[in-house]
Amino acid sequence: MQMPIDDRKQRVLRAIVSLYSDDGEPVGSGLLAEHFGRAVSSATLRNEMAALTKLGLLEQPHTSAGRVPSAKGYRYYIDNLLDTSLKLSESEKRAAEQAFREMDYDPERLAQSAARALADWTGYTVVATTPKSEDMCIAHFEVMQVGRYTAAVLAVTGAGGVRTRTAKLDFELRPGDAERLAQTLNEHLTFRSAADVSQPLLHAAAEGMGAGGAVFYPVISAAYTLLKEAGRPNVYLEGQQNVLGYSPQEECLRTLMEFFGDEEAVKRFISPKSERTTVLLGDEMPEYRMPGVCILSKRYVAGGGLTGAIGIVGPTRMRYREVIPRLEYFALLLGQCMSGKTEHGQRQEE
Amino acid sequence: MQMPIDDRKQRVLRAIVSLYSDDGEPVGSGLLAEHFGRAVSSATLRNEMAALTKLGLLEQPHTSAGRVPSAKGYRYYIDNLLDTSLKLSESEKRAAEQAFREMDYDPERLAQSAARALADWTGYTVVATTPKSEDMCIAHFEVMQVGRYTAAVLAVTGAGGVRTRTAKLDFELRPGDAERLAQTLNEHLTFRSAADVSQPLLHAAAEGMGAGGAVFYPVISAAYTLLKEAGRPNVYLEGQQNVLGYSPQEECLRTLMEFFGDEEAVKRFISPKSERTTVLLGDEMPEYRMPGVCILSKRYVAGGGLTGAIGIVGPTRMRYREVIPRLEYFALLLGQCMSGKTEHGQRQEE
DNA sequence: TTTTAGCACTCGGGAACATAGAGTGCTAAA
DNA sequence: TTTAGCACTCTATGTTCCCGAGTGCTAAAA
Repeated sequence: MQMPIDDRKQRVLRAIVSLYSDDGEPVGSGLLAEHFGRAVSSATLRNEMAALTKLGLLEQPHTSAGRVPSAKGYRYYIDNLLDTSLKLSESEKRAAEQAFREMDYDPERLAQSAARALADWTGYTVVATTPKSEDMCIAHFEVMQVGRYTAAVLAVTGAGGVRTRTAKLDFELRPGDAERLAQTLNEHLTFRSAADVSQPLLHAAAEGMGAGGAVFYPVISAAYTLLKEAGRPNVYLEGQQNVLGYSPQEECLRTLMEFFGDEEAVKRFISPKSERTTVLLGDEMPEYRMPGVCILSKRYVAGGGLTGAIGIVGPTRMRYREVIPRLEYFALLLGQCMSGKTEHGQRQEE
Repeated sequence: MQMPIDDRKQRVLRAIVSLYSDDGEPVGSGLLAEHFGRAVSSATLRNEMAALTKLGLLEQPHTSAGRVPSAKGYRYYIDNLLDTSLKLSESEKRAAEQAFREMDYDPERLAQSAARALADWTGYTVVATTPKSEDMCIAHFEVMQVGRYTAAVLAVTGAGGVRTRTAKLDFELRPGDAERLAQTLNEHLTFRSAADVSQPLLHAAAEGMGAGGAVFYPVISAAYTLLKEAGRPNVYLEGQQNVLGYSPQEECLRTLMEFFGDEEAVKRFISPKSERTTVLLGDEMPEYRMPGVCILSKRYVAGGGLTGAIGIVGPTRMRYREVIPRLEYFALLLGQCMSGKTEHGQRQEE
């Protein structure tokens, strides 16, 4: 995949990416010469640009327009020309830390708040998932009566998150029922992954609830659903209103909105394959082709094998040098807050 | 506000609203005559239309275009010409019931699922709030250890909803701590509205936790926050991607997206002032002026003084006669499911 | 061999203009 | 009170023309 491009061509490509990201106008040879301080003439640059176009790294909207980086050009830029050791300024770091300090500690809320803060900061759309691990299980169940016929089944996942599901029974609950149900669930269903739980096991649990266990089936079912969903991260999407600011054209906007509506797809594309920040171009997405759009994503690590992801959806012509460090710092802080490593106080409201 | 409009003018206005809702094109006198089966000539209708225009109920995009109902015209139509006893067909009712049967019972999830189902059904954007009552209080607290230093505080609201908040402590929790904390919270903070809870009371609760109560302050704080937020309904917004299908123009789209991003405003405008279905026109909204957009909202009643709201955001030129019955039936079913009046089974997954 | 000046060429976008058609308001007759 | 008839208005569409930006190519310069 490495392409033999001489040094000057690289500088030209980098310059075009930079100039294009400024105002979204195709870059002509004149402007480019200006950018290089007229050290070379526009004619020379025209030759270089023609060569880059032949290589497929640049393209022309039409004959008499300037050049625009192609998808392939962006890919090359991102893979080869982008400085990966980008750092955030101290003041920006402090601002981010301050934003996190004001968030609630709960993992669900934290993911959502972080997504919103990053969306506000960047002006793009941000997705964050709650953390999960490969073999997520339930550490503890609790059952609470929430109505005469209804019981809430609560589960604490290995990640420290709490999830709820409500079960409706055919008869009135009596005092003590909730405790007994919780105890049975804790005996049979904790510290097991969903795959380990068989139908007979569920039956055994139902039996353990006594009084003709079948009547408690809704509770078992709720608990089992919680277990199955424990490993499924929740997705929070914030800053959807920002699309209008960066979406290139009508057609793409439509696809983008549909993409946002498809939670599974969002989750899939935001989950990073590698440790590093991943940049996915909209042209490269099979199901949702969105030229002009890109998705940055970064894994965050919350300790104990728990990982989540946070990603930014924005224009291909975004200022990567500024946005990537922000994303990475947010991922770092998110991981730290989730694993409780930081001095992360409760929000003091009043 | 009653306007003296003779019978034929009413029929003309109704016809124009109907024809305009079909394809969004301004309605001319010719088309209108056709619609009336040529019982009257286009010239007569032109006179009527001119009169309605003078009354401000119709407007012309430009001289040689047809007429379009003005905001005032729509207001008149909705208040005076819309049959309020619109009913859904049996098959549509059954489809709606089926959709509800597949939803989870939990109030939060139920609100969200209902919003999504209605959004899919209508092709517009739907907002649903979780139910609340005026003096919402907490029926029961529970505390669960979710990490070495962290405890989840759970609260069951009077509505039967479960909410969570996580507290981080400065020291390691010991076995039995959680139970003691829960007991103290239940003693001091249940069945009280947020207004009844004073600072001294919180101190008393902290004392009740023993061992120099102050160290448990994060737990108290979390519980107090839950109490304060118990009466605050959550808002679920679904079908945001549908905006492109009904938003009239670029400018309005922008306002609409900003509106969707402002959760408080959405909540405010969706909360109905009356028992009946409310229709709010985008032109009538002070903060977010959105000509061409309207918001339908309907209260739902979940029993025990609990009310929530469900609303549809769509184009002013929507088919009210079809959409309103759907909204009302959804509100009815939502209330029934929340109050547990129906045979609402748990979802059987496998 | 590489760079540059010069120049003809291409193409998009805007202005100016013409035209067709939809729909109106008005008048006068039914 | 209704209607036919007609002049009028305004938009949308298409055509032509032209400007300017930017290119590719060629030939001279470095």
